[in-house]
Amino acid sequence: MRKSKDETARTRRHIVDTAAVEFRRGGIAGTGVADIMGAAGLTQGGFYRHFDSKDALVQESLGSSMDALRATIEESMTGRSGRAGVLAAIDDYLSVEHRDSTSPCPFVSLGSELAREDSAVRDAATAGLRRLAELIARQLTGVSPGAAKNKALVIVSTMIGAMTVARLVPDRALSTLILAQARKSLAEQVRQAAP
Amino acid sequence: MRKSKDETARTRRHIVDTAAVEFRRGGIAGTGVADIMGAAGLTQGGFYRHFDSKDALVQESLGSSMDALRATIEESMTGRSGRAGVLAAIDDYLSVEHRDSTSPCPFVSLGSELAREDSAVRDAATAGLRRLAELIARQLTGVSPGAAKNKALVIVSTMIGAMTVARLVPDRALSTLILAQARKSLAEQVRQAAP
DNA sequence: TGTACATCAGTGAACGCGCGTTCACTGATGTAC
DNA sequence: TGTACATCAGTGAACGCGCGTTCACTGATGTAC
Repeated sequence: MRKSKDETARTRRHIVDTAAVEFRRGGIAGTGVADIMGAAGLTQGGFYRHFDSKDALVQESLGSSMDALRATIEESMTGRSGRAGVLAAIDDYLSVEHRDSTSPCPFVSLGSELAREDSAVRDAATAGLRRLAELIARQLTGVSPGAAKNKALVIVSTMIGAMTVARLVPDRALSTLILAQARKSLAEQVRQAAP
Repeated sequence: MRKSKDETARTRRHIVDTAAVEFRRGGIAGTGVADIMGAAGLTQGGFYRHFDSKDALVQESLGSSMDALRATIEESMTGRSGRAGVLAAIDDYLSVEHRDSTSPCPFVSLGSELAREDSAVRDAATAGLRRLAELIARQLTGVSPGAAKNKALVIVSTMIGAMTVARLVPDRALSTLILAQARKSLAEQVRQAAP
């Protein structure tokens, strides 16, 4: 049953992308290798032809999740220049639809678990965080790059915190209120950020 | 080896409090019943004299964690009236010491895992969140109670988000910068909140 | 109040189960000539 | 280019291990008279 090099590479990418979604859905500890391989349409025995361990997959899949998140944010921003792009990204990120989906944001779906992973995984997460902050900082026009970066870190932290809380609160009214208030507060901060 | 009613009740509380710390340290999925009983100085066999299941303990221990967090926040606020109390609570919560400790805040240490727990657990978390927000809202003087509550929800979300991110970033400089920027931004928001 | 028995907190070992990982096997792909 | 053999992606079953949970047992506490 040997497969061609192309197909092998495609299978590998498919496993990584499937794992990214499954880990975000069920958590790292809560998602088994067999679950992932099953979701990818394969059997678990073949897993170790592609990866040394579950940990190796965790690390690679985090990269995939970060790419997915960045793509989502960039999509929200396309066609809007400067601060309007940031406002659109905030509105999409802090939307009820995002809350009720399998979040593309690993900081939300895996945040507390990531803090317990080894530094290779956490470094991958940090790289993703930096890129996110840069994406936002770039559009915070009218302030110095340093000030924009600092402001972007706060905006990203607030987005992650509000979505984390909104997702664990079962009371829909409160959860939706949290999202709305965070959007409102961030919108003010984006508009007012020291010129 | 039967123990007196008093001692039994004390043992039970001890297990709950120990579990609260252990779950926050190692996560819910990552901490076993035997780990907790061992940390409490007992053997795992006795666990089911006190609790129906690990899940039942998770729920009770979350209450203990929430009490610990509230006590921490109240301690930061004591002796400071109005907004000064909120500023002190923010500074203590977003401190490097808090980041480097076993956080008393279950939203930070268990955030993404809590979103996957059953509604009994999530209701307990929500009750704790409401009490936290009220604690802060009460000290946001000069605005309507509704506006204070809304502002408090954003403040709490930002605190949780910044600490979640700061704890998973291995780069100390970036991690500390995130905390500092969040403190600065929240301080401005607390001082400026519409009068 | 004192005595005899029932209760049950805690121990230590065992249970079944699911996990990450390994392995023998299959057969299509890659490679050497 | 064609052929013969080596490689290895994927399967399905098995492995050891740690988990949540159960259980027989012990002996101090609680209770009934």
